[in-house]
Amino acid sequence: MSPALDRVFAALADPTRRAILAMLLEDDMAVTDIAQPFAQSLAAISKHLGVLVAAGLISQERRGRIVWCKLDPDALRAASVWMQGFGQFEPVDLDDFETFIAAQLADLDDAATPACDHAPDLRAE
Amino acid sequence: MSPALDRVFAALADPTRRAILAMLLEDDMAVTDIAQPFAQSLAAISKHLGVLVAAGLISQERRGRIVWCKLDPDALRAASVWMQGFGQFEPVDLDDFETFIAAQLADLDDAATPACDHAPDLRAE
DNA sequence: GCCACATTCAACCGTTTGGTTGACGATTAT
DNA sequence: ATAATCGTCAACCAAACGGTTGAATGTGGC
Repeated sequence: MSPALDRVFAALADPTRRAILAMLLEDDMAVTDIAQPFAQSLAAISKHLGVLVAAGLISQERRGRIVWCKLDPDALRAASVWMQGFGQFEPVDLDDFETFIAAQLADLDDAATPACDHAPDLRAE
Repeated sequence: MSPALDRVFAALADPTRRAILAMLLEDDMAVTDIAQPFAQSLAAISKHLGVLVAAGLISQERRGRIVWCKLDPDALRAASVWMQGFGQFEPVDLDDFETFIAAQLADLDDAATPACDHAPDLRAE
């Protein structure tokens, strides 16, 4: 089968993990920093990161005692290619990108908000 | 959150369902015909189709006693747009499409082969 | 009317998933 | 040395998933 594709899509199916990817789109981050806005334990986030690593969507590099996570878009590109096969190869236009950004922020909102008693505002900038 | 996106990616995470989508790429099909090459019960395929419908990836239209399934690429396009956001908007070229087709056939192979004691050869055409 | 066919429903089962808590090994700071 | 911090591991839990079987429903053909 295509276990790689299985893992990529399964990884993308969780809003928390998509939100993590969106954060990493801005910059590389340490595990604790990634976990900070979420209303979940650090261990839970660590598991999510493990799923993303297994899917090839991010890579981790330990430097000292902190583990840096960076986006690794190759796996995502492969999955994107797969999907384009069904989309009649229409290019992505900027209108679509606007909706992409909107969905992105909504995702961050919903994945992170429950923890936002004292969380920073990721949405406004 | 983005339950729509959740459902789309979760639906795509299963090789059987991706294989079904690939079949429907060729033509609309009845449920029984879809189920035929798989080593799974009809009820299982019916469930898979339910997942695909819930994700908006296919639509079903009952005509007489048979239910026709057709591809509905809108949801897929939305997900594709989401993914392109991480892929730096690189256009899909034809080389990539070749690998897409290859993966497609491999998927069909692996999802369907277990049943192929007496199944037709979907791969050769 | 009756039988065969196409599809779904319902109940069940084992495995995976997403989360928790608490203990633990590394690393840095005091 | 000791303490605090970073991250993972292990055990556990409830819920969802992917599959099965068997009964039920709806439709078409004879």
